[in-house]
Amino acid sequence: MQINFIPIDYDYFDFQGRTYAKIVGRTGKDKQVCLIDSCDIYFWAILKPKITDKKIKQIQEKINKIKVKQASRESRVLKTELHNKNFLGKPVKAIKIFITNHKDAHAIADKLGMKEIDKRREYDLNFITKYILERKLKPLTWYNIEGEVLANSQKFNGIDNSINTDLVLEVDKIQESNTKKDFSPKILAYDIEVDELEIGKGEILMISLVGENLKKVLTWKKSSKKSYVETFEDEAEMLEAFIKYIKQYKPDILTGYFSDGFDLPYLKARAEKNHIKLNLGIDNSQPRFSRGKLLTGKISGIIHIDLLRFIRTVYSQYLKSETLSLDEVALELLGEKKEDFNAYEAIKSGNPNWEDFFKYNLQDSVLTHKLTEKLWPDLFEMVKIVEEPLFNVSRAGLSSLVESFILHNLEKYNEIAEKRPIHEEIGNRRKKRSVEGAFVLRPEPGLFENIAMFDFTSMHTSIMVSFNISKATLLEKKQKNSYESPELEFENKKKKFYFSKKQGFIPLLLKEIFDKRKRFKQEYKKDPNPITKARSNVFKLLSASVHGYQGFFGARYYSLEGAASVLAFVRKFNKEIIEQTKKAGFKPIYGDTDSVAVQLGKNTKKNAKEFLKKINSKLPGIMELDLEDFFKRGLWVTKRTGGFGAKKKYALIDEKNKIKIRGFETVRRDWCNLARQTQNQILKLILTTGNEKKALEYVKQIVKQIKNRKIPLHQLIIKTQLKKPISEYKSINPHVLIAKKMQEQGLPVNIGMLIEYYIAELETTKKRVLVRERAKLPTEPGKYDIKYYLNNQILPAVENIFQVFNINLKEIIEGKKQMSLGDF
DNA sequence: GAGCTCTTCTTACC
DNA sequence: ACTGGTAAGAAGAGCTC
Repeated sequence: MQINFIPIDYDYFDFQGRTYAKIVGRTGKDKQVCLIDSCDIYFWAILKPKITDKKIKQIQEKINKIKVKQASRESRVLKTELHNKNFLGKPVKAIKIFITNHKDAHAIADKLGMKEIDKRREYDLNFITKYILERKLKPLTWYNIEGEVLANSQKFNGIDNSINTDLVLEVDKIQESNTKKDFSPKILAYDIEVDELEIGKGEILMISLVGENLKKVLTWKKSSKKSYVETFEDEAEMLEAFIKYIKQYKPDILTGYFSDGFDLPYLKARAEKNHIKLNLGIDNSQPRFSRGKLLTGKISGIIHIDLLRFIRTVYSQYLKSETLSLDEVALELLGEKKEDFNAYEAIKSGNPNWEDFFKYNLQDSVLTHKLTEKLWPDLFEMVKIVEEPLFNVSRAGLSSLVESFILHNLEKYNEIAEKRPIHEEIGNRRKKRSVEGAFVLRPEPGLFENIAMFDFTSMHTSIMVSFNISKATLLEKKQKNSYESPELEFENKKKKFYFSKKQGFIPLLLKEIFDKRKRFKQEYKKDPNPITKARSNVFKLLSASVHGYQGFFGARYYSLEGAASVLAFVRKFNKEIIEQTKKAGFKPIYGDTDSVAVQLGKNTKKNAKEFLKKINSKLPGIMELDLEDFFKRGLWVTKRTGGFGAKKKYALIDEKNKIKIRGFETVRRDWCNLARQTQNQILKLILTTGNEKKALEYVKQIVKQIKNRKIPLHQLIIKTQLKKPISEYKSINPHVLIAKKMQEQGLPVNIGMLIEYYIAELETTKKRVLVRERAKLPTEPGKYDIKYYLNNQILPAVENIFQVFNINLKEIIEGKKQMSLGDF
């Protein structure tokens, strides 16, 4: 039988001691299909140089006899082959060792103690990755599959009887299809509401399910007039209905928001309590949880996506939201709000408004469903580009995305994959002192006009490509005709590193990323749509992560020497460009890592563009300096401590009057809204008018309002994130004390939560009172502390802005002096 | 307990 | 533990006198 097929979920199983892949996907006619397939399972023994053919034969014979007894199976070597391969860019002879069971690769590799064997590799790749590489059955790509239908077959212990797909097929032939068909997955979103947040401790009150033609709230608490609410006898019945609906709907994707850490484990726990099998899997298996630092829930045959995890690693950098709560993210990306309903209060009251509660529960799934659809192009493109299954990609960190991209592209270079560092190696790497980073030019404080901002295109990546920097191209010592890093400090010594001029495979891959980043950015500009945007973003992300990957202790292709060299080049080129701008008659104001802001001075915009052209004709390799934009005005301020310019803080206004604020309190979520909004307003007034007059009036107004207690409390709330368990804090800052207080009051306190408080006046005779002693929960009654908000929020936020105009705001606020230098 | 420096902590930038 | 380094700035900890 031949079918059209798109792989979605990958899994594997053991049968008679061998490993088989089980791939669930869809046909062109939208049937759900499960493929059973096998692939060669092997790893590599890389030989030392100059081993005779005779010796190699002997070694192969020895290896051929290796057997390993594990718990319930015996694993053995099937055969061996000798190949010419590359390892870290160098040609090697390597023995390809075929084995019966993937799980025993490590155990067999451990038996290869022969002194002629230099290294053993690829026994640590996971089976799914190997399978995709071996059979070239890439996720979310259309194929023509030929195979034998398994129907009531005795094969694989009658596996087809236990798998609930329309078809189970044992694969014969795989061929990539050249039809460019679209694929829209069936997405089902879910969300639960409970009466006790600790996993499994309370009961599940209701579950909402939202798909394309499905909107349900399942509950056992109360009947409802709403058509989408279905009421059951008890929690157990509700859970069974939940399972039934999922099985009926047959989603490709089951999606939740924080569902890895909450909804799915809770459902599992409650199902156990009620003696129900949560058999959501396509083979009736229950969700499996793996424990990393984060709990991860996998359902066989259905991709379980915890959208929060994808948003956190991949998408959060494009968001303005201050938290990644469903509420905020949905508002930003969809323009839709959650239902205005306090679930926690509702539960605590014991007598909630159930109709509102149902509506709220449904809305959460509606939003999760919409968000998943909205981010589908991003998920899809990422999967296509790194060639790992959706389940993994949706949870992967930046380093593993980069690494997957590398691993799936090694074949072009005939490369054997480097091993993953083991525990001890990770420890050693982490102990190393970090390498010196980028250069930041200290700005001259002031308000400047006619500014141009230049920046390098993907600077770190372009340096790695241009100077062939990678683990594999690093030379042990200086060689004729090699790339040489600038002098740098490494392990407390002055050093230079050298890199071969023979193109390495990693720099070549990075060039591919760099080129595509540029190409897809152009494509997006020409034709802005979700697909081109997603593609552009994936390469932007990969490009921005490769340097960090190289310096990451968990990386297979880790090279601290490489990372140090890249950064030395980054410093060198930024400083050089700053010098060049001076020579060309610009006045550099500020620069950070890959950028420099200059005053045009006597130069015109045309001169600026010519300057770029000239620079680019001289920059090495693929390095490129770009014009970020021209700005009408820009403001830099002094540090609060020390009378010189503050780095990483500036505000610019472009020619379309669009304001860009970096680093200022305005963009920091741990300042109260009043301070942030006041500062924002002042920056806006100064940048648009070019002087401080209106801004000063504005600030005086605000000060007056504070003094007259006219400011509503919500403007004064300070939010600080709790980053670790309360007991681990050495320093009890206000937010830690408030968190403690909340815990004592029985309020939910979780790591990662934003703790909210305000500073109130305290009746005391003590002269010195700590801030934390005055901190109160927003629900606690109290009078806000006028002095605190003036001196610790408003003043620090605006003081150094006015200092640029020689105005001493402190004196004005305190009313000691109405006139200052600026008034003359 | 005032005044100081150092450390801890959070959140930004690139 | 899950990309890296640089930086600002608040508030507490801990010291001296």
